[in-house]
Amino acid sequence: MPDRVAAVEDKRALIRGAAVRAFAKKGYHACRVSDIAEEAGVAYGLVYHYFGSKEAVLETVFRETWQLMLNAIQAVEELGEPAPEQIRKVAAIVLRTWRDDPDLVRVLVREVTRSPQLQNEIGEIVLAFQALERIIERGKAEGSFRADLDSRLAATMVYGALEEILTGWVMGQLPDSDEDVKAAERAVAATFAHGLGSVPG
Amino acid sequence: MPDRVAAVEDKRALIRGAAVRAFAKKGYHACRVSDIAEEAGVAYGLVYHYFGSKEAVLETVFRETWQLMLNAIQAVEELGEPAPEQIRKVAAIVLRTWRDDPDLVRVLVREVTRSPQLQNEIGEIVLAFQALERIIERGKAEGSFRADLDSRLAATMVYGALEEILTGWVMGQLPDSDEDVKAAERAVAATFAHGLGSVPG
Amino acid sequence: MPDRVAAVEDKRALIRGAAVRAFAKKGYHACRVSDIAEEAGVAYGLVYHYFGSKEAVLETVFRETWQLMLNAIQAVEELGEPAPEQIRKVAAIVLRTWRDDPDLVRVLVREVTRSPQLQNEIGEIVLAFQALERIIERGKAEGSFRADLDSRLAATMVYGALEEILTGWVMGQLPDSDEDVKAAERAVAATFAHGLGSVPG
Amino acid sequence: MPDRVAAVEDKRALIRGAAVRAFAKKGYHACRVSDIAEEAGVAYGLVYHYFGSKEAVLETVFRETWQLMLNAIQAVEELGEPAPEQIRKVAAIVLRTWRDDPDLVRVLVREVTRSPQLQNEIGEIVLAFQALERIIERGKAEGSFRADLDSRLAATMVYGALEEILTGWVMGQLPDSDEDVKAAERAVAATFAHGLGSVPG
DNA sequence: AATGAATGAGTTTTCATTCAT
DNA sequence: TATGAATGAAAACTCATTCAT
Repeated sequence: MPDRVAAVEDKRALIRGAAVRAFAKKGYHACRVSDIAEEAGVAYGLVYHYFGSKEAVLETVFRETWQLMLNAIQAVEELGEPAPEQIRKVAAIVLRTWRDDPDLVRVLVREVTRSPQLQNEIGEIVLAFQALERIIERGKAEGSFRADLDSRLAATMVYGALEEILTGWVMGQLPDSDEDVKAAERAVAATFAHGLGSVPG
Repeated sequence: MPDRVAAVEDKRALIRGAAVRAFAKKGYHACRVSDIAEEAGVAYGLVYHYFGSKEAVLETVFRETWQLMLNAIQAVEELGEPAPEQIRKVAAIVLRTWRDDPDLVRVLVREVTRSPQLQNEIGEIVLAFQALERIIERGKAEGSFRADLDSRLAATMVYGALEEILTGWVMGQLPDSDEDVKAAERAVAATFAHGLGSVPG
Repeated sequence: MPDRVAAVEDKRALIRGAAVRAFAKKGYHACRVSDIAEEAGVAYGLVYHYFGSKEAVLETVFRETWQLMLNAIQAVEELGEPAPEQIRKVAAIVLRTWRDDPDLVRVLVREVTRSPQLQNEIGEIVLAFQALERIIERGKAEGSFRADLDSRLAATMVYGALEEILTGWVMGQLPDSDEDVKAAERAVAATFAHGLGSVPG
Repeated sequence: MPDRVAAVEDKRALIRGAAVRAFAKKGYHACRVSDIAEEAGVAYGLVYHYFGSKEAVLETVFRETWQLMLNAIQAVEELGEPAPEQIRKVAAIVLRTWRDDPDLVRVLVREVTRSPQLQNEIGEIVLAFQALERIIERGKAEGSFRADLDSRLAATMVYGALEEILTGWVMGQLPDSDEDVKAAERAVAATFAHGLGSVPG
């Protein structure tokens, strides 16, 4: 029986993974259900068997992976380090995910952030944003960041900077070697440590 | 004769404007060509007469908007002011577009992801990016920005921050009164003036 | 499983046959995909499922018919009979197709002109032509045909004569009773046996 | 005034010539009215001004040029030479037209012969066929051709052979130098002189 | 669980033709 | 004469989804 369940999960995961690759390749809208099935090497009826609809596949991809990202960010928060260091670690998590699974990042970045439906239906994305906001808020409290800073706006800028770097990698417009990934991490950390900092130049 | 040409351009612009409103209202995907035509008050055949396809309408909107953006940014470049001030002015141009034409920004923000290649295909976007890069490069030369800064990466962060702020407004997650727009402009200017700055804290 | 495959082939053949009837009735141009589907008693989506496009249906009809023709002609070649007799048999094959499937011939004759490239794209037609050329070539070798004959040109004349007779039948300008078909076969055989012959008058 | 009429005729002829080239390039069906206009360098409204419809353009092309062919064939008849010689001269006329205006031949051969509407509407095409038939009939009377020959069928074969040679040239499958054209003429003449001849082998 | 044949609503797209200028 | 903007009927085509096997 457990084998049975495991087998089922395997096939589900197989299709989910194929969907990530297919969405990454052509974009969600341009991607037909049959493209997902073909990528997975199964008949497209099976996609419906496991996920019910094309949109549900995307939502599942998002929900199941964004949660991991969220957990990582919250773990950073709990260490209680200075805000700039926390920003650096968040940048590291987000950017290094690229190394681990570029296709996944491509989908998360491109499709999910801008989908009105997903935005509303899924609380997780808001939670990640709020975590970032809390970090900045605490930075202001501890004196690392300017007191007059609008935390929401600052979180938006940090998120945007990270997303655009990922996009640059996805689109092949930025170099993305291991060294480049680390350099990007340092650049983000430095820019916002000073850019949001309380005692600038 | 000039009247004739002008009339043609008017009608083209009429349809393009209608398309922006229609796309903003329902999204590109859910928007039928007949919706555009109806919004413009013309037969849908005319949309094909002027643009050739539904996708070409969207591409035109992107291309022509970015051309304006590009012109504005290049005008800023030519003033020869200090790099941080140039960044501030670019931010102002980009962000104030939201005030001037929210529907347009809504479409630009929501539909960038439509075609992964779209962004590369539209040379104007690339050129605008390069202008930003040049500004940062000049900032390094004049000593405003750190000499060890990766200009491409820095331009990416600035661009990302601006885009994400626009996204926040589009998605209704950031306040967007006139005052908020100005505050955002100042925040971006300050963050990157210091964040990229050569004599940080 | 073989049943499954066979069933699929049956359905495909069903639609192809319906297409031949529909094209013969109204002509390719005036024939809508839904006419084909209606003739076959299926939804028109199924035409796309099996053939991809309306034009592909026509191309398939051409290709598969010429494949049969080609096989028959090659079978004639392999008997190793004298060239004039081979010509006679080829004429019989081609002309009797009119009796066997007038709709098919009607479509082949009327729609050859549809796409100028069509004929070159369908390799089977080229191969059939080459078989005819080989027969004539062999006729020269065995002394049945004039040694100074241009085989390509001769094959062209034979092919043209056959096609024009079919056209005459299709257009209703030549009588086409069983007896007429046999007479035509004899006329072609005699004309080219003597016309290409090595010891004329 | 004569200038006025001449100018009108010039423009008409310009469009007709452009239509021939356009039809030759893409085939009648695939050819849009705007393609004709573009080829002529005029607005497509003008095509309607002079011809009324797309089909009327084709019919005009046919009528005005086929008449020339017909006159030439009838002139051959009137010389009263032996039938085989008349066949040779008809072949010469038809085939040499290729040299003079390949595009025109391409259109006549490909489009007109097989168009059911044109076939019915235009008597000239039948007249040419009948002239060929009369020549063969006379050949039987004078003893050049077999008495048991079906003249209609024989005319069909001759016509088909000529048409297919033209098609071969049009499609680039037969060499078409001046020398090849003459060789083809001789081949047709010889083949049918002997092939239809009264004292074969 | 797995397949892919079958459906058809809903689009996009074509293009001959009209007609105001 | 000449233009090409404007029309819209008519058709091709897409593809998510259902369901019998």
